[in-house]
Amino acid sequence: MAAMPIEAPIPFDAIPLLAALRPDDREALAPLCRMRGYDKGDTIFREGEPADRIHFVHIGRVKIVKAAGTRDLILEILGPGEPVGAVAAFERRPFPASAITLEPSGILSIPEREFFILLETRPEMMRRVLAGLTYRLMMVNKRMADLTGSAEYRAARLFLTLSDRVGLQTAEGLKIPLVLSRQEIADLIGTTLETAIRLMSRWQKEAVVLTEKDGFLIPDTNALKGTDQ
Amino acid sequence: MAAMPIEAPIPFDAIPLLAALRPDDREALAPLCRMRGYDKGDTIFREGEPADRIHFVHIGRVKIVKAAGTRDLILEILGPGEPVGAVAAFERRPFPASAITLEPSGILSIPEREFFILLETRPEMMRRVLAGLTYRLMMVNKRMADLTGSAEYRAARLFLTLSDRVGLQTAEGLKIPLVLSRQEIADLIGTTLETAIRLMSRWQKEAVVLTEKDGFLIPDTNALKGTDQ
DNA sequence: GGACCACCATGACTTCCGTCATAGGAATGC
DNA sequence: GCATTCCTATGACGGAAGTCATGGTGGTCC
Repeated sequence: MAAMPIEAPIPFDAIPLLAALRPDDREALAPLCRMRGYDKGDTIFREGEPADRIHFVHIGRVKIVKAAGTRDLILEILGPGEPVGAVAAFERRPFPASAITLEPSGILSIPEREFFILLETRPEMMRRVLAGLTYRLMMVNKRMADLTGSAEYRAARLFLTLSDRVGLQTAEGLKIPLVLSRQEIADLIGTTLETAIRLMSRWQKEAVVLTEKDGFLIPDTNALKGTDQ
Repeated sequence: MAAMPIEAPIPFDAIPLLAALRPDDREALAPLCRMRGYDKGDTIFREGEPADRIHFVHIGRVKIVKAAGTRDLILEILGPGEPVGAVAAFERRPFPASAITLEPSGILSIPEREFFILLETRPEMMRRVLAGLTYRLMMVNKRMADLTGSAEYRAARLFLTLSDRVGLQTAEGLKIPLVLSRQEIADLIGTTLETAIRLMSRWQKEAVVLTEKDGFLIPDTNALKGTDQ
């Protein structure tokens, strides 16, 4: 969609999967790398497209969305340093889901073929990739278990998970500096827009989760942890 | 639980992840392998235990179960040749879910440490492991998207998936030679025992999915494919 | 045989939540 | 100014499915 090329040194160190590279590796890989800027809501790739490039989030946040019947389901939200679509690229399969930016983002991408050749010659790098993949698999398993129970319960789990990943302790409570629309919350917990709105409205009144300009504020996480089933 | 050791040649060829091994690799790995017999319903490992061994299904079927609130959710059902708990072992993390046999089964296991050393010295073997992991990740993503929609819709998707994986074409229709209790069906589609029973009873009357002594029979898969949302 | 047990089945009631409809506020464009 | 669009908000209604209860069937063990 958008996509103006950005010229800058490749931020290898900010990407765990590439940080293991030695200087000579980096030099070999750098010319293949492409950094692009995306606006909020831009599509990086679409479900079904061939996966000829592996993407990494440099700046911003990206949601992975899969069409599930009439509604969308957000499979995950990825932040800086995380790989996007690597799975499909390894398997040389089409992307199984779409990637859409949640904020203005900088995305680094590498051609799949060259990346794979590098992996084969670098065991210690492959080990990192393996660990990253297995971790992702565990997170997805966990999210799947979270998809059971009531909508309120799932929402509580969502905000607790977000707290762990990006939460900041402040004087007023736990701050989640991530702007999500009601629709995106609905997609994350697998419910409808209306249900998400109703729930968030109630939580606003009860001061369980407060929606703010730049994210969410949770005065007391125990109120969320008490939510059951 | 049960666990009498079984002595026999290691069935490398029946396990995709190990089939790529060369004769010398196999010779090195064989002394580390352990084959054990389990009865139906035995626990191979439990959620939270340290993952010091990687397991493979040789004979039988194994379900991966995660406690989700008050009910269990079956994350997947694994058959001969598939790895069990490899994910946790790579990450040196505790098992994120429990593994329980659905039938009398033979399970091969290898110490995690030695396996990893072998992987690091064999790039082509690592490539196969990578491909296997990514494939699993995609399947889990797919199953997660399937968890939305009505219970009937999810059940229809379940039986269609099972048809693809283990279905056999017979004169009467598509046969799924896999015995699952109503409770296990409920766990697979994330619903209650009663709802699963009601649905299966109705499908029995409507001849959509017939429960038989040794599995299920689907006279017409189109009846299932027509189920929506 | 009888006593247990696991599994399947069915009804009654209730709650959750998806759908449809309507409306208000904020940002943007002309 | 006004129109348009996007997001949030709320009510009404109905259907899907969870919960609780009871009962039937087949198997196993003594």
